Amino acid sequence: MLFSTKAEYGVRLMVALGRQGGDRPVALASLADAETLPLAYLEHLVAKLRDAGLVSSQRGAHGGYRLAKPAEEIRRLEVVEALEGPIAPMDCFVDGVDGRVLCSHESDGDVACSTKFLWTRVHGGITRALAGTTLAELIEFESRDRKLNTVAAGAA
Amino acid sequence: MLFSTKAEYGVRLMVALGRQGGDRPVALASLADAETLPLAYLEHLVAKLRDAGLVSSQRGAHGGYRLAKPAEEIRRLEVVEALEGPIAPMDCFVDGVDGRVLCSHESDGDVACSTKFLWTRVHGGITRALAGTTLAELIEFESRDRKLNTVAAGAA
DNA sequence: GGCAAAACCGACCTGACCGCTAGGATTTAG
DNA sequence: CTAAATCCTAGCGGTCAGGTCGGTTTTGCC
Repeated sequence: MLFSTKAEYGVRLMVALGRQGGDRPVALASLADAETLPLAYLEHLVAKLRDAGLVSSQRGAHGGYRLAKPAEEIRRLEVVEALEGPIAPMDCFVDGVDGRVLCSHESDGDVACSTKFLWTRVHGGITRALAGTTLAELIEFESRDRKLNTVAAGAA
Repeated sequence: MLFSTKAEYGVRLMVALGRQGGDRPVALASLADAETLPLAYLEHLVAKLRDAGLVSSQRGAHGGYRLAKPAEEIRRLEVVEALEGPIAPMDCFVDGVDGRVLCSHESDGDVACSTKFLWTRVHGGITRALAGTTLAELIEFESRDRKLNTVAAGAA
């Protein structure tokens, strides 16, 4: 698998947040319930989303989370990267500075190894697909899919 | 990281094979040496490539491996999939049949969950980039890159 | 025939990470 | 004060990556 469930859970969490999102924060337990995902696990994920500035939290009773930005401005790439770390098709792609072997081709100077070069295509394909989708689209898609337009686009 | 070093090593192995590839087989030790990769580990990888029909082997003294098909007909996607298994961005994407939660959205019938739907874009981006590159291109790229045309295209 | 070079095969080992749970500490509305 | 919530840290079982090792088999060559 390319992505773990972290990314999946996280995106679903964000979508659920966006759907339920009024002005007051939504308790994580409510989201976990709606998505039938383990609450304790979501706590870890949402912490990363918070650190990445994608959601804001309010502690204490009647606290919870809300989107830190309007859904239109949240790209899926941000969500995935916040949870999975930087998207790099290969190890040598991201750092390649330490002493390890990794790309033997690199050893002779500045030359980028051919495989590495080609990974950039893959990288581009992924990030393009991921960056080209906003959370708002996902929310809308899902609302349409479920045929309940209770909190649809017209609300705001 | 999206892909492990298996894919990387494997591709490099194939490229090296294509470069050294005359009519007689190349010993794995020679490839391991050229790429400074651990021989014992490559043995496992090349076994998968063999099972996938990408390389053919000759046992015994002066044995070794050679490409099973001309480099022009080997797509990078094949190499990667042979080593990493089928490319699926998510778990639920590939099987999603067993009893686990995975896509809670799926539980209510036939509806594909929105996130899953979007993963297909990612999947498309990856496979397109991967399938659109042949081994021959990689070999040529690398030969040009190294500026040593000793065993270049004109040899055969 | 026998030696050495190779492919083959399977077991194992270490470390990391994933998915998840547990239990508590801290903040805050009512 | 208390209950509801976020927050934090620690752990645990499983899987897999990356790699090593030792041995078996095939085969060219002298």
